[in-house]
Amino acid sequence: MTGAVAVVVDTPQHAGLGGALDYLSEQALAPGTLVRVPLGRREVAGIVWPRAARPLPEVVLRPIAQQLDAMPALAPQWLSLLEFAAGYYQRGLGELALAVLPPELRKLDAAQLAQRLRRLHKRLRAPDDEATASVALPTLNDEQSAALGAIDVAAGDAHAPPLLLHGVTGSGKTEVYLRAAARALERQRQTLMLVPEINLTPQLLARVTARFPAQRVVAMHSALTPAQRLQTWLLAHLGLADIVLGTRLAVFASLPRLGLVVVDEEHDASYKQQEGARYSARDLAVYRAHLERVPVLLGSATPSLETWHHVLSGRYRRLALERRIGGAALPRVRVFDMGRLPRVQGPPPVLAPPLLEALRERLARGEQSLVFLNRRGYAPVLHCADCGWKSACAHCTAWRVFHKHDRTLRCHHCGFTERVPRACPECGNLDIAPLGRGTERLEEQLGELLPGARIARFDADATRGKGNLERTLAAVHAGEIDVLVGTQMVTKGHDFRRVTLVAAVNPDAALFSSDFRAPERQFALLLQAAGRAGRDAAATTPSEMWIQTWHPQHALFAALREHDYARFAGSQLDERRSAGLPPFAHLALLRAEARDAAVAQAFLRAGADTAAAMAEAKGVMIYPPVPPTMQRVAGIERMQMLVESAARARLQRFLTAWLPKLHEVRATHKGLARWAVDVDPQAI
DNA sequence: AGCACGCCGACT
DNA sequence: GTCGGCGTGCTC
Repeated sequence: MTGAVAVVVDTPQHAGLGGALDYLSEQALAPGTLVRVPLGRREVAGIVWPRAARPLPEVVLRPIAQQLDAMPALAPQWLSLLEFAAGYYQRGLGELALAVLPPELRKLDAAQLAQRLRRLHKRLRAPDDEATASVALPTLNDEQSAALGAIDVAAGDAHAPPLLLHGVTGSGKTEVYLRAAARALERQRQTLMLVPEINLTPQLLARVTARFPAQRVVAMHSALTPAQRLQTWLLAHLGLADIVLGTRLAVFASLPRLGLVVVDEEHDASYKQQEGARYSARDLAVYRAHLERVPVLLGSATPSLETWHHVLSGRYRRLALERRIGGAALPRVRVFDMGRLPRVQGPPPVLAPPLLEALRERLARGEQSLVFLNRRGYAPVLHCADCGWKSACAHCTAWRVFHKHDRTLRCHHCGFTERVPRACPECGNLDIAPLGRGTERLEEQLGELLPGARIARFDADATRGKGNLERTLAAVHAGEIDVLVGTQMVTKGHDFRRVTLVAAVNPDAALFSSDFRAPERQFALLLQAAGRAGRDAAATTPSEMWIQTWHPQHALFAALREHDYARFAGSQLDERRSAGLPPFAHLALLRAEARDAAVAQAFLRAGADTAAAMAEAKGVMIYPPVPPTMQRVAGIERMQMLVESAARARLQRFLTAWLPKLHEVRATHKGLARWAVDVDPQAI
């Protein structure tokens, strides 16, 4: 007896084959079974999907080529998660479902998979059961105990709200994650722990592994080799991994025994995928936990405004950790008004004299300082004072950054690199000068201002190359560095015990950025930077965070001075409410790219025209096409169009109805390079 | 997206 | 005479 089964394969949605395809199978195949099916002239990987009530197509069905049943089928909840994600982010189901599997798995046939599984089981060492007793647990303070108690309650309540673990840096959030994971383990369940970047994974991985020597802990991130990625994925899918620690992609890991979801630094922008299917791993983690009826724990010192809004409205529950472990004090924040400096000819000094004095004091006492400037390179732009020439990139709407150490002008967007010209390319003037300051120049200037100080730089340039990052960190920890200059890279995760002063020398740009999330991000960054100071409770001198600003009255700094997240978030939410921005409005962007900006614009206009005739467009506002901040990258012009609605469901309904029409519109616009819908965009 | 077929220019 | 340019069209 032969019947039809639905199979999703990696066909882009514009191929006119929306949803699953139908194939013949001799046996009934369970949804979630991995198969290989003929598609045109090739054979591709597919996933058996629950059969929706829809008529069979008017073509002769072809039989399934192979079923990869050496491993268990993907769970119904996994299929539901993918179906939700594809629908919400407006991507093809097959495209997304196959894209989140390890690429290696898609290539294997049934025999190869069976062989891989045999080898995996053979190589598998049993976790060390003897080690369990030897792990000494730190004592929890009352805040941590209360948080853990709330997580326990949530684990027993299928309708428990998502939990925000709101704790200042150093308040022991990680310990709460570990205890919660231990509780999940007692219930024989797996823990999914998401982290923003691979950069952070080794440290946290080491800590988790040390805590659970008897359990299998695996890391999932994009730096794994294809073979490692497959192995890790299989361990999770077979239920053999107890804890999966990973970056945003790991939200799609197959976890048959999932019992707890943790999202560390939930406010971090890197949870939002910025190409292909533009999903938010944080939001999907919350949805997944809801689907599987397990607790979800969002951790942050500076929650996203979306999360905070949910806390205020009662949809999420806040668990507060307000004290630092060991009673270390939060650094005192000193906001220095640059306007108080005496007016002199030329540019203002790099460091205000009182800040320079504070740095010298730390130096004299043998303490470390961290100087934060979120701009790498020597200077953001090179400038000719005679004719006004600036080092623009030929392919992007951006300046090429001057890198002094190798005398290059580099575009940080497309990578276009040239030697620094000796004279102005426009007028031949020999006197072309760097404008502004990056970390490279700051390091040089600090060297002049602090003779004898041992200064190191920590940014994407200085840490490139194997071992450089580890070497710099080791030198800092060994006390061989007095002043560390760095970009936001220094603010993330690293525990510098001997730093007692952190200085942000130019934090003003974010105050007037066109990006509506810039203040929120800057506040998080500065608070996180402040958190690098004074982690050693035994230190005798109080630690300080210095802010050099021309706008000392700004609400961002006022809140920072008090370490008052709630006040800052409140003022930001008020602004968002009156501006009609998230979380009070729901947004999507239609993006278009073409060599010729007019082509991209015409496509967007035509898209808006079709929408105007649609009933579903009621309650949805479509704004005129505009160029994004980065108008041109690598020679391709970009345009975008904002779609907004007060109701998320309404926006969703509209997008779902609009997309097929956009595919039709696209066919009549030759020369369009790419287009995509970005739901819940990070920036507009 | 692949991967075909298909119909016109410079090479072994 | 063929190798190969990428334009159009199809895949359960």
